[in-house]
Amino acid sequence: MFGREVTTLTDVTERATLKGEQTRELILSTALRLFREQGYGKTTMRAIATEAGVSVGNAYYYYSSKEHLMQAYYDHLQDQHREAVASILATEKAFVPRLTGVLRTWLEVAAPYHEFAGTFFKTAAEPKSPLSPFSDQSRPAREASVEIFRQVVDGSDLKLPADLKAELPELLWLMQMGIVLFWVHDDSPALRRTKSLIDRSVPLVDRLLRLTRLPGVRGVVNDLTALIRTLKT
Amino acid sequence: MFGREVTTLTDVTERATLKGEQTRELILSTALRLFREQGYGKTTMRAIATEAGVSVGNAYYYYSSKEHLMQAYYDHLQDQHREAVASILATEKAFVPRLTGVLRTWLEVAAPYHEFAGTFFKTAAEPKSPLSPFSDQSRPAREASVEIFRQVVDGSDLKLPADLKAELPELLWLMQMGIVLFWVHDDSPALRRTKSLIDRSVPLVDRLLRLTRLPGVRGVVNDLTALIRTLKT
DNA sequence: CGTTCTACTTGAACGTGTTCAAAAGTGAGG
DNA sequence: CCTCACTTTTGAACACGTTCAAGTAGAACG
Repeated sequence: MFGREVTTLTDVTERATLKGEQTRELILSTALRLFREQGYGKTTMRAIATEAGVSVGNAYYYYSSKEHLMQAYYDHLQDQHREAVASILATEKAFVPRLTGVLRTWLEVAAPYHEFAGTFFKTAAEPKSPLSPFSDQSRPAREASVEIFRQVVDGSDLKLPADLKAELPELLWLMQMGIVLFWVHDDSPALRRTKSLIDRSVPLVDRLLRLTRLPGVRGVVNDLTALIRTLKT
Repeated sequence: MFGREVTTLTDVTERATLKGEQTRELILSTALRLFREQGYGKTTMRAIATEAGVSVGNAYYYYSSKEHLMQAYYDHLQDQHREAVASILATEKAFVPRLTGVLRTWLEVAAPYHEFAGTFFKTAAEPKSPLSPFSDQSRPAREASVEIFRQVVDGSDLKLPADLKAELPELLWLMQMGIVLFWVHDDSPALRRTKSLIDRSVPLVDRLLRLTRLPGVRGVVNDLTALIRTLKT
């Protein structure tokens, strides 16, 4: 159902029984509902188990920690975003509205979870955590996310030197991380500030990218992409 | 002793008794030692209390949570950085080595704590946490940090338009946040990767700043500073 | 049908951060 | 020296994430 299979303590085999799968999803959906209703911090594992009609231990049989339940939510959100973005990618070809649309769609999809998103980022910030956006374990989710931005770039009217074009999707992903960071801290009504950030920063990015044609700018950009490539390995 | 006074549950009056101050510092120094020796996660409040020869409750009388003990450490680190950086600011006037020196000094000062810095960032990432670098409560520490970068800019040979020069210290602070984020995830020997990031990104920033003289670039920069000013309020 | 193997489920118990009512100290005023 | 109000200190108790030894259920095999 959700994008990434969350690995459990016992490394469940691929062909789990039907009943097991049902229990797994029952626990997950109950957890997500309680997270939404009362926030992550106030939702206890005991409450999730009771509400789902199972024992605490059973919840841990399927999800090795409370954080993994949140991870499952994040995967869920990613999938929703991917779906919601398809129509924009299919129709809108101009770079600025194309990127703006993708970013604002994320905002819409994630809106219901804004309140406890802080908790997610809290655990995601820890380097050792599998939830960290930079960790090995979240690589599939990260690559799926970068892939969206690759489509944004490739399907747009942008004309760019090949090396920059190759790095751009990951840079845009990084930009989105920054926006999410801003979003998490944004408590303005209707997320006005984050929306404003998106609407104003995207044209700026666009203009910056077009500037790379200037000879003086070109050198700096080359060094920048070289630096990024070095650091990635 | 340390930069910021950590507020306690009972909002201790300014003139606390001598004995009280001693207990407070005993608890803090014991905590920091144990954090260093065994990491943040493995250090229990009970262990801190026992090692300091007081009761658990007493530790909570002075520091309202385990995180606040970490906050106290962070203030300590900031002060150390400020001191360590003074000689560079006094002597080195060229922008690139001046900024590089400040950033690398931070790395040196923070090195002993690299291992449990992840935990600090974990809690710092939560928006509601007073430890968040964007929170009101950490404003004094943040401003002190930005102030260092203001000195870096003002005392250097950089020639810049006034509006950009005014925003630059905060941008450099943001840059440092990014470097710290990288550092937290960096497990290369002797922090080679983070050092490389500093040594290569600073000249890049320098070149970028000098590019602002180009007419085409100037407009983008103006919009960028305008955007930042908007978002700050 | 009985046996056995595996997937699943249970809930008591543990460790740790945190709270709090009560005890112990401290010192100024009488 | 006593009293009273204050700060400081105590440690038992609580809540919650997590673990684990023990149990149940159902399928596969003889």
